[in-house]
Amino acid sequence: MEPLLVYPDPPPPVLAQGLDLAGYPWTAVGTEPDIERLEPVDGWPGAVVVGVMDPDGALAMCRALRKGDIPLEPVLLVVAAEQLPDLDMREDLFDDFCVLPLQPTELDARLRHLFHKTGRGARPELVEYGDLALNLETYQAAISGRPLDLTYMEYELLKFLASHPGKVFTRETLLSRVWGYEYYGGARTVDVHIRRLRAKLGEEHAGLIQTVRSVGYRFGQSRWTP
Amino acid sequence: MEPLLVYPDPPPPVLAQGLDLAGYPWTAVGTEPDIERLEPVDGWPGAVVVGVMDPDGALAMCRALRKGDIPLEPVLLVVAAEQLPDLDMREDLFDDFCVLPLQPTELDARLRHLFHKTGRGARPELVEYGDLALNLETYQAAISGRPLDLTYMEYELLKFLASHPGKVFTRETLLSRVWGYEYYGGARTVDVHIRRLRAKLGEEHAGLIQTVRSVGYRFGQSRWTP
DNA sequence: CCGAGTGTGAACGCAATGTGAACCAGCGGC
DNA sequence: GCCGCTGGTTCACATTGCGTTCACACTCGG
Repeated sequence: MEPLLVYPDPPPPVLAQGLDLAGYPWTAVGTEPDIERLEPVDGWPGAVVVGVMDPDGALAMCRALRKGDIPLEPVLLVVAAEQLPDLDMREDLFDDFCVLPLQPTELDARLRHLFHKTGRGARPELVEYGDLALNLETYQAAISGRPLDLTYMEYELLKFLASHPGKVFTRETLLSRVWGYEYYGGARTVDVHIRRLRAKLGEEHAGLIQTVRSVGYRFGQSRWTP
Repeated sequence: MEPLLVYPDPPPPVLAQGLDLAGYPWTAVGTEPDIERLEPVDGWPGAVVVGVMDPDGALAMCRALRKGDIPLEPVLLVVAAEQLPDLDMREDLFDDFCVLPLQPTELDARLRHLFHKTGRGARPELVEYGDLALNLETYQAAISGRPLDLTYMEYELLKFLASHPGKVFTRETLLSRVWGYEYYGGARTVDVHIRRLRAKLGEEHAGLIQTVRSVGYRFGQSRWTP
C-alpha cells in the first residue's frame, strides 16, 4: 500500500502513533514543494494535514494538494476544537476533519470511511450528473454514452461546474478556481470555453450550462428543492 | 429552513441542545414508517441519526433514508467511541459521523461541511419569508414551490426587501442600497421593478409588497399588526 | 374636484452575452 | 530549423435581454 502523505514534518506524535497503530504507512512532508518532488509516486492514497500549530500553512498545503495535477484525495484535516467555528467550507479544501484530542479508533474509522467513499482501488473516481459522466482518472468524459472530446481546459471547467451543480459562479470565480489563483486574463475567455462546451455537449444538452445574466454561469437544473 | 430529521424520538438532550444552539430546526422521528408520513415535506435538508443505545435501529433507519424516493442527504451518524471499530463503511449508509461526547461546535462544523459538500444550499445562503424562498448561491427564487424567473435587478430588489420584512423603504433608500450608493436616476425606476415583481409573484402573493403612500414600499406584514 | 402620488403599457438604448475568426504559443514530426 | 497542428486567448461584430424612461391612466386624500 502506498503511504499516506502527512503534514507537517515531523507530525505530532499522536498522529504518528495513531497511523502506525491503524496500520497505515505514511510519509511526512514539511513544505509544499515537497509534493512535487514526491509526485512521481503516483497512486498516493491520500493525505492527512494537521493544522493545529500552523493553520495558515496547513490550509496552504490543502490548497496545493487540491491544485496538483493528480488531486491527492482524500484530504483529512486535523484541527483543534477552538478552530472549528472558523473553518471555512466554501473553498472545499478537505474531505473530512478530525478534532483533537485524536482518538486512534476515530482516526482509523475516518480513514476507512474516506477511502471507501472515494473508492480508491475499487472503482474509478467519477463525477456524474444526469447523463454526464467524467472519469477523473482517465480524463474522459461522456454524455448519454457518447464520448466527449474535450480539451484540457474544457475538461477542467466542466469538471468544476459539474462538481457544484446548481451553484452560480462569476467569471472571476471560475478564472481563479479553474485557471488558478494568480491568473490574469480577460473574463471573456470563460465565455468562449462555455460556448465550446455547450457545442460539444450537443444541442440537447447545451442547456446543462445556463447563463445567469449579470452574474455568471450555472451547471445543472434547478436543484430547487430549496 | 426545512427542519433536519432526527432519530430517535426523543433524541439525546445533548444533540437537541447542540442543534438548537447551532440554529438548526429539527423534527424527531421514532420509527421508519414515520419518514413516509413526513415525505411530502420535500426538501428535507438532511438527517441526523443517533445510534448509541440502539445501533441496529439506527442502521435500519439509515437504510430507510437511503432507500427513499428522495434520498435524504446528507446523513450524519452519531456513535459512541466503542462502536467505531465495528462501523461498516461498505454499505455507505451515512455521509459523516460524529463521536460522543458531542461537542456543539463539532456538530455545527460537520453539518456545515456536509451541507456544503452535498451542494444543498448552506444555511446563511437562504433568505426565506413565508412561502417565498431565495437561494443566494444559485440565484434562484421560488414561491409556494413555484420557481420565479427573475432578472438580476428584480432578484436583488426582492432579496433586499425580503431580508428586511416589515420595514418601509423610500425609493431613494432602495436606489442607494440596491442599485448602489452613487446611483443617480429617476425614482420611478423602483416603481416599475416593484410592479414587475408583483406580477411575477402572482396575484395571490402580490400583496407581499405593499405600497405605503407618500413614503415607499414595504415587504411582508407590518411589524405592529394590531 | 383637484393634485400629488402611484400603476401601467410601451419604447428606447445600452451593456452583457453569443458568435465567428484571427492571433499566438507550444509541440511533435519530417 | 521549418512546417503544420492543436489548443488557449483575444478581438470585432451581432444579438438580445433588460434596465430605464416617458406618457398617460388611475387612485387616494383633503
